[in-house]
Amino acid sequence: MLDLKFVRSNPLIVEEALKKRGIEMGLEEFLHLEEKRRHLLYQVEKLKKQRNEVSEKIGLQKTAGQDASDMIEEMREVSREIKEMDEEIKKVEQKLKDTLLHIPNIPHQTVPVGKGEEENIEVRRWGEITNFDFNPLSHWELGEMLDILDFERAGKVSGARFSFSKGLGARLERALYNFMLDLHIEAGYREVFPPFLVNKQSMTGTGQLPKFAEDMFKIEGEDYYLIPTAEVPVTNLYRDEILDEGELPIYHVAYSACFRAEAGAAGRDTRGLIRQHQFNKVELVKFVKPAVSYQELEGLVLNAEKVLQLLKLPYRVVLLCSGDLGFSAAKCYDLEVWMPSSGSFREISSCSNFEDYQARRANIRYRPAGGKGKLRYVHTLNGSGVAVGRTMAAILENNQQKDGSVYIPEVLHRYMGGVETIENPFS
RNA sequence: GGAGAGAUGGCCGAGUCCGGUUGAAGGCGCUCGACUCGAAAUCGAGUAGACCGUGAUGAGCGGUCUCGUGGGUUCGAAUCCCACUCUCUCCGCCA
Repeated sequence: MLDLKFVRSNPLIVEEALKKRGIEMGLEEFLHLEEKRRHLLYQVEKLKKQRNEVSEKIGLQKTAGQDASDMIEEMREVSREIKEMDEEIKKVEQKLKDTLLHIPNIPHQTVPVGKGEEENIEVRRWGEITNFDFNPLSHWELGEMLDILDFERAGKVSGARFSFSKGLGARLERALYNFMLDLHIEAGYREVFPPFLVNKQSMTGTGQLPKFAEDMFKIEGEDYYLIPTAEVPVTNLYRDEILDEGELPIYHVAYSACFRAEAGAAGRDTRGLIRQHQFNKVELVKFVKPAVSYQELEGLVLNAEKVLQLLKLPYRVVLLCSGDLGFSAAKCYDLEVWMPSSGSFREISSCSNFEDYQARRANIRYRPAGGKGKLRYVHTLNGSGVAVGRTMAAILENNQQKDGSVYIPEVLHRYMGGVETIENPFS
């Protein structure tokens, strides 16, 4: 959420930023309401001051044994007025807050202005696009042939967009997130294992709610939502807390299953592991001081890239343009891995700096060293390090061989009990 | 799920029965100063946040609100009443 005072004093900047995201939104009504709020507040506070003063006098008179019924009578009326105004103010504040919660973050100056995906900017590439001297299969074809993925039975047991991984497939998946966790722990991230269900306030803290309710699963009759990413529980770890400057930066890495309704994705990526209702992901989350958040973002991207480099998967780094930028993010890089079945790069990680946008929603602040000075909001960042299901798909497709077998990247061998290849039983 | 106890400032902890200089005693921690070659110990001072107004979107000053959350009673609520949330103890159930 943006700072109310900032919006109030810089409405043109905010409107301009919204325009860059392709949102036409006038703030006139908002500003009007805000003015009303301040006016009412001023009036009611004057009355409250009067009430406080007179009530103190009443107390003094009463303890002195004198009558104060005329003052009490007078204050009864004042209190009634205060009550009415308080109710009015509450309504106005609620409206203002609702609006604020629906305003996305302001893109950073370094974010290119653009309408959508097509206008993202490729920053760099790593590795060679895989070439085959045979007709390569898709990962779902490979997975079924090798009996390590089962989409059909998952359809029976759960429904569309679910899968079983089996045998060496299940082991590969486990190897992948263990490898990722170990790698990031070594890079200085502290491992946390989060709850997969969180409450509404946490979802609001990171920005999924109130605007994107249809994107996620909710437990009926309970205040529990299935997390769409570990970003939600891990960022909310420090919600409503005041950290010491000395504790910053805080780096966390978390494995979690992720759950997404994919409501708007009907007909897209219906086959395979690319777009599932449930998938595994290792997530990186940072809490840092504002001055260093952009250099921390670059570092975060490198941490995510390292995963793909060690797995020897070709990828590129893309800087998202304003129109493709996530709601809460100020700047975001996507990592896109080469996917032979589609002959294109597909998103496998998304690394964002949210500046103080989430911190303000979730009320995460820090106390500058020395104990003096005002509290400040931290900057939060997160990025996939990386999406496990898509990584598995990428390995299957990029590492397939003519006989249908798939070789396992070397760094995973020790996680696979020495298995180096998933053999094709039919060859 | 049943029974009971509790939730106060960065932390611990009084106050709640009997509503009125209690934004809140005391302690710890932290900051600054004194002492010291330096440190410890000791002594002194300071030490919540949000919002509104003023001011330069600073310091300062004035004000309002906040003692788990929300509502109620009252001229006035940490203190009384109601609902909810969470924590702890015991019992039951359970991976």
